[in-house]
Amino acid sequence: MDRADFFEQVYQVVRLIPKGRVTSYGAIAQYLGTRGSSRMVGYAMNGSHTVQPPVPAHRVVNRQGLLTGKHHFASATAMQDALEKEGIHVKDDQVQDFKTVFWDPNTELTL
DNA sequence: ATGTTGACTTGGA
DNA sequence: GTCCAAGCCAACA
Repeated sequence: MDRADFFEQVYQVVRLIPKGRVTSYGAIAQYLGTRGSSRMVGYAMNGSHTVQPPVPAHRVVNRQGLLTGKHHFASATAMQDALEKEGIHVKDDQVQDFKTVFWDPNTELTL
C-alpha cells in the first residue's frame, strides 16, 4: 500500500487476479475498504492502459459477471476473447460459471 | 472552488 | 423474480 494512489491500489489487486479467474469491481472496492467507491474501481480501470504493467482489466467484471466494461477496450470483442483465452467461457457478454471462476481478493488473499 | 459524471452495488416496490 | 431508484466515493471539466 504505502503511498500508492487509489488507482494503483486497484491496479495491484487486479494484477493479483489468477489466470482463469475473474473478480467484481465491488470486491476490489471492498478489499480497498471503500465499497461505495465501486465505481471508482472501474474508473481507475479507465486509466489502466496508461500504467504498466498493463492490468488484466478483462478479468474484472461487474457483480453480475457481465462484461460491462468491454466497450472500453480496444475492441468490443477484446475482453471476451481475452477471457476465453484464459479459459473462461463467455456467452453474450456473460461469464459462464461466474461463481466458479469468481475470485474474491478478500477471500483468496486472506485479508 | 463547485458541479457532474462514472467499466457499480444494494435495497425497496 | 424483475424493475426502479438512491447511494457512495473520487476524478474530471
